[in-house]
Amino acid sequence: MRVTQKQPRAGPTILHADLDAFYASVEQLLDPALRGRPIAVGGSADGGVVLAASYEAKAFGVHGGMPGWRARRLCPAIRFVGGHFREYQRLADDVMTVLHDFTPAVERISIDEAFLDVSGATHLFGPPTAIAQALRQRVRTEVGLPISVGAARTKHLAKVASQVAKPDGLVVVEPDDEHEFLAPLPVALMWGVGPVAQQRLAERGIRTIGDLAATPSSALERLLGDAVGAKLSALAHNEDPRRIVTSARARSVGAQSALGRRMPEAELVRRVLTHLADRVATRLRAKERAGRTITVRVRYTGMRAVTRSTTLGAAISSTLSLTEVAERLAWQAIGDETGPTPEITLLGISVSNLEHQGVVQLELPFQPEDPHRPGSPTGSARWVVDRTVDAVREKFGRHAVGYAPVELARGAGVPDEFRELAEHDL
DNA sequence: TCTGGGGTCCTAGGACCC
DNA sequence: TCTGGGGTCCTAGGACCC
Repeated sequence: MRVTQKQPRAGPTILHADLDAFYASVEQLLDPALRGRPIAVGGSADGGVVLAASYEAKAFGVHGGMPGWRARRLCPAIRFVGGHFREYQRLADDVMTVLHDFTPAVERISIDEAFLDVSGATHLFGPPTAIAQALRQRVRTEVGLPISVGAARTKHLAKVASQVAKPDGLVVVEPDDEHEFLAPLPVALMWGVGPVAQQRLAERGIRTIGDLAATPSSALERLLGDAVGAKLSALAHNEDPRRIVTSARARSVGAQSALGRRMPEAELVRRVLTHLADRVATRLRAKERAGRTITVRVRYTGMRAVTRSTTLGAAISSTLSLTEVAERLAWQAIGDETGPTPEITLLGISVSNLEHQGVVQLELPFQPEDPHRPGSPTGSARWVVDRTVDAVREKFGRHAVGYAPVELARGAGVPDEFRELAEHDL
């Protein structure tokens, strides 16, 4: 029996709004002399990486994550500009405020990008296309930044549409046009297809999303793994069950620091890990959270990285405890190296398996002194030290007290303000 | 001369339990 | 003596995203 009544299909009520070349656009907004010119935020001709490139620079092949010297080689006229990190945060927040004027159903997925579900807003602001146009106009006039928007029935389609719309454009995919829209696009535009997957697909002659849709799910699962293959197959067929999630808490917190090339000397390792643990533990305590699993990452020359992790019986958030665990794990990793001790280029700490930890029960206040480390502070002493440091910083600023940051190689390391831009809500 | 820092999720093997 | 099957947690590595 055939179903004669056509199912009512939802319209393109999911919007994906994405600021164009965000950091670079802000710099061009702040300094009119930079407008229309190829610029890179971050990096320099002899060190560091480009954090963002203006469209004028992108035309030369420059992109975020690229070493500064390569950007200079591709585009000799490029100008490296220092970042106004505080302004990035402020302006991006202003944009999100504009988005919230249209609907509370906003899912911010990074500093410069968000999904909106406008299905409940059409009676106030008109159809999704009109909302998208109004939104772009308001961001342009009130904040001064170009923003691209994709509108479609699902998150995946909306995201692909906004990428196609860039720069400074709007693409609406009507439900009846979805297949026609997706089929000719390259697989790299899809969520979850990075360089490795792209390469593997290309080896099988799969280059477009249409090719992907024509490939059996089982074949994709063999090629890319069960989960990625199945998801990709579903997305290629326009099946995307994801809803807008307005608030999501982080599942892990971490900090890492590039070091240049350094021999892993005890003093260096201890100081870097102390600094990283301080950053991570402070964030945990500020949100009354703590974690049971501690992971340390050590990167060697040639980008080879190893991790060592341990899961504790109880969650921790004390700076000293985290430092001690991290130090043990780091030496475990370094000790596992065979042959001559290699130079290290990065150290990182991550804490996962997060739990709520209210101030009252914080840090096992009655934990006895560790018999293996006579003289080291007891649980209650750690608690007092941490709370005192937190309180002083709250009053006088982060650098009023605490652990001195480590001076690293030139070009390595970025300002704290930049790190904060990438932090997720704990 | 292979380059930042914040994250998420998946896989595979092993330990351990029932 | 050696055998099944399912489930959970942990660890290490890796792909991917912004």
